Amino acid sequence: MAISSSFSTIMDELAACRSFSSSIPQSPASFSGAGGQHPVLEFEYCDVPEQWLEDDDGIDKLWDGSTATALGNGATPSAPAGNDVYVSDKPPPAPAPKWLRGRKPGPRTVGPVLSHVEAERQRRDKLNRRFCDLRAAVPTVSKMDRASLLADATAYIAELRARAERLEIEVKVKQWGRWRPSMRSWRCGCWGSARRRRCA
Amino acid sequence: MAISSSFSTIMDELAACRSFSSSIPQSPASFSGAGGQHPVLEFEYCDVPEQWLEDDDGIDKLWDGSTATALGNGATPSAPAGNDVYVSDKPPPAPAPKWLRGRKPGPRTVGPVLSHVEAERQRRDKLNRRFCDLRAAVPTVSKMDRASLLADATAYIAELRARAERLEIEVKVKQWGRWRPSMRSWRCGCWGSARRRRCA
DNA sequence: GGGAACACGTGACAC
DNA sequence: TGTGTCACGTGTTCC
Repeated sequence: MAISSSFSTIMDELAACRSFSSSIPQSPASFSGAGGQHPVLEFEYCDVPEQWLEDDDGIDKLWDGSTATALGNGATPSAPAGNDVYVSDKPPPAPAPKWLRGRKPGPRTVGPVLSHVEAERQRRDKLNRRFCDLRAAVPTVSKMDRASLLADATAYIAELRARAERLEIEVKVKQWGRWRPSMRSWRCGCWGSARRRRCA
Repeated sequence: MAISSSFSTIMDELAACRSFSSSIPQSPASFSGAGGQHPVLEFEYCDVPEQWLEDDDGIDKLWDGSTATALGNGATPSAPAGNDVYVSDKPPPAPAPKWLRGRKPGPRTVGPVLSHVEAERQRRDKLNRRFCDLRAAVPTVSKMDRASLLADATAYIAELRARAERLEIEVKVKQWGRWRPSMRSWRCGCWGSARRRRCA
């Protein structure tokens, strides 16, 4: 995906990032923070967790497909008693794959609150895609967790701004030397020297 | 807060951002996405929601302080039946302030899952502070929601990189012209022209 | 075992 | 009204 500098259309354009992972439903990377001991798989674009890349239907495929053994526990049927899984009448669930972290989504049943659940799910997916895009845009990502990614992105922005500013000054200094061709021994690298000459 | 370009210490340094909001426990900004019709308050650093700025104790102050009327409903006492608030035996809660969005934190009771709750709360706060820092680092934030912020940050990084790359080429072209003082009519601004001359 | 991190469903709110 | 967003507590997994 080519990173565009257009601000008005970036939101739609960035969604193309998710298409990279639709071909690898198997063996996604776990989203383990701080440690990163999981094998980094051969993602084409950025080695981010699978949840960051899948679109809304991709998660369904991820959970309902070959990894369907992870389903069946929890069983939050969309309406009341959604999260009170503290009760111990749950059957022992089948061992989920190690790369699946967090609560498992319940079966997609119809209900009055399903639209809300689905909307929230899509919002989470969109946020994950945005994280994926940011992860791809920041080359200096120390750790894989979100907080570190945000911190690295902030630091990278500051570094880029400082670098661009320095280069701009450098270009301006050189261009100023060009604007006065009568000056014989103009300086390029030293900004202070050129400035003193300009002020003189 | 001055944005540092040091990558190793940025995570600790960025945490200083939260100290700006500790003096304004009243009238925080609501975190409304896409609309942003709320009055933008006079934050000293960045006009982000209060939850993005408060540290871990700040939320306690925010909820337990003068806005304590918002407490008492929900009443998730930390252990079982935490989220099954669909049951209608709740008393009508006092009207919460309009700038308090989302589920209200229950009273801080001791329990076996309290540490988990507190850890998750601190994790959310840390993430919010990172969002605040990123929001402050990106000057072109179109909307206030997180997804837009991430998209804008990604686009801004791409723009900064392109700008820095262009400037670097420009500087190199100028420096290359300087490295060959025998060339009489060297060009500064046009990269293609200088390149053709270099390849000639 | 416990800390860390994420996903999930849900309540509340804004528009 | 419906849609979008966020905070919250919780379940789950990994180290």
